[in-house]
Amino acid sequence: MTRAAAPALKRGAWTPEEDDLLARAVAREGEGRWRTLPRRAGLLRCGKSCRLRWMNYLRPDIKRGPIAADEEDLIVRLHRLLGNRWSLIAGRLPGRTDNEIKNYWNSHLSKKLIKRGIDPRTHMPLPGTAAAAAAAVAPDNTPAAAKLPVAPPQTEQPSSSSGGGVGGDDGGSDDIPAMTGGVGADVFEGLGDPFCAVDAAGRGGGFDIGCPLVDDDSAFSSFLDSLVSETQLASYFDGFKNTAGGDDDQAGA
DNA sequence: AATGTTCGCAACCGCTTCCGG
DNA sequence: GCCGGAAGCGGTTGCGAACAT
Repeated sequence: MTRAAAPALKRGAWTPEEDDLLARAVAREGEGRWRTLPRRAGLLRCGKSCRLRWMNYLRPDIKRGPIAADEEDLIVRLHRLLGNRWSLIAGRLPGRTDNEIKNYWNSHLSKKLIKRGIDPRTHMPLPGTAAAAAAAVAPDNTPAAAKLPVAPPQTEQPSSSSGGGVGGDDGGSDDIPAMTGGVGADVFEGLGDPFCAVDAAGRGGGFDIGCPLVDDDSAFSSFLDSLVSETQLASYFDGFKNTAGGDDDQAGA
């Protein structure tokens, strides 16, 4: 029983001609309706593939070129905060795509962290490394980080729930409740070495600086924005402490 | 110079969530 | 409230380029 219609969909690398067709179709009709767009565009591709190609390559606002040091730093911070929510991370890096960040993480940053003795999944020191040793003897006069609770280890990345599950989301801000436990710790550790949560290792407990336990998107969003620079971050928490009194309330934002 | 290995990027796949009927 | 289609996300794979031997 041969299936009649439906010409086989093309797969593999995109040609410049296909790119052109797709770009023109999106320009004409806008993003969305990915299911039917390829047919209207005259493309033998599935909608998924078109969407991916557009999002990761053809979109006009995509920034090409190497990831800058500050971007890298921000990715590490955000990853510690959010885990593998690449789309969420990408949302904070204008012009960068989730796929690009994911690839960069897997091929560069995770190795970099391992080299430094940091587990790229948990951002905790790997056993038997200098970082771990440092964590073990963390002096009491270490900065804020030392007093912070450990972020919930991400070893249990909601891996299989992957996709929408975690994000369950779209590119917007989401999942806030799921991460509230770790926000404060992550962030303040971030004030030190962005790569390492050394001081936090094995510490638990009391911490009343007031994490941005936000329950609305804009507050969380502004919190994420504040991660862009340490200065902004510090002032963010300054403001938070002042306005919220370090309670579980949200950051006055 | 040729061959093998590693690396990085682009694309695909499967799953989950969202949304309209 | 349920169901099905569409969209979005993260994990994984494949392939070409770069590098090492």
